[in-house]
Amino acid sequence: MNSDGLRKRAFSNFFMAHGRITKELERRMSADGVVSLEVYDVLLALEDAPDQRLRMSELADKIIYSRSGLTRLADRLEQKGLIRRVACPNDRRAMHVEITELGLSERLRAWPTLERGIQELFGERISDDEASSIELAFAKILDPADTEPTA
Amino acid sequence: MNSDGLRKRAFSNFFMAHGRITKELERRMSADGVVSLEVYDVLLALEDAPDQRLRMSELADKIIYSRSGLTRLADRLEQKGLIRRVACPNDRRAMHVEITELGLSERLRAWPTLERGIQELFGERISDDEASSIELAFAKILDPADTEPTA
DNA sequence: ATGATTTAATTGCCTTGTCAATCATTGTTG
DNA sequence: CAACAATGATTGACAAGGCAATTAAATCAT
Repeated sequence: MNSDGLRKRAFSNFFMAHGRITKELERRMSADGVVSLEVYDVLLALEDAPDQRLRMSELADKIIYSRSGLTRLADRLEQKGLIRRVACPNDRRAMHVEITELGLSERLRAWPTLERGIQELFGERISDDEASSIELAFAKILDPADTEPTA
Repeated sequence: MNSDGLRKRAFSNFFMAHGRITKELERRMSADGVVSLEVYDVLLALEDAPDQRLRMSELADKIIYSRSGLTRLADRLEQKGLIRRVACPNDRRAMHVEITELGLSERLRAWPTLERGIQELFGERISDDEASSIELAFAKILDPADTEPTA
């Protein structure tokens, strides 16, 4: 089957492009003195969440981090004043993480760099049709999230 | 402009999909007791290189690693017998990295897991047309590699 | 040829992320 | 309600990668 080779080439390009783009976006964001891509993701996840807050475990899942990794990341972000941990009233084991005013403004301040980067490295190099295909195809890839139908 | 929003959604899906797929592929490869994705990339890069060897710096560029990072990675892979460092005859500063017999066989042994993963997590969820679009679009994204036309 | 500059790789030190173990709290069940 | 398992988050120990400094060799200029 030939379409199998096609898919492998597509996959390979997809992966390589991710590596290159990530590296360059990080470089630009660092050069512009704004938060890193990873921190941006955290802040945006919180901003988009209901009440602008999430539990540690919810946030970890959303950004694909281990629980312990997020504990450390949250430590750093809290120290920088970008987020705040607040005790969860109904479950005294859990912690809510909220975005602070500073977090909101830093997220916003990083956006122009990121937007320009996305545009230059990705958006302006593809056609409208390709953008549509990519949006839909990767939405399907993400959708069911049935990574292992073990049963 | 609406196609701008389209591109941002496309980009977002593309990035999220990469994260999910990478995580799951790593999980599967580890579970099957084969080399990690990153090691796979190194071995494949060497296998595809002329004479199955590359300089350290060439390899670092190819897999998007820092020089020092690659030194460490090469240390580990050499210790496991997957690669071999050999002095470069014309330039006594440089090192060639070669893939060993064991490296070749381990790369090959990892392929079925990776192939199945690519198929299940990516290939079988998209249409032929989408695969074509993705292949071509990301090829264009990769192509000029003019990440910063600083002049 | 000899000294200055550049290039290739490595090393020291630091940051970051993960796994396994732990602590605290909640839910479950006899 | 008392023991026990399950859940949420954190901590310790460790592996891995990056930056800046270092070593060694090649290249260039005089």
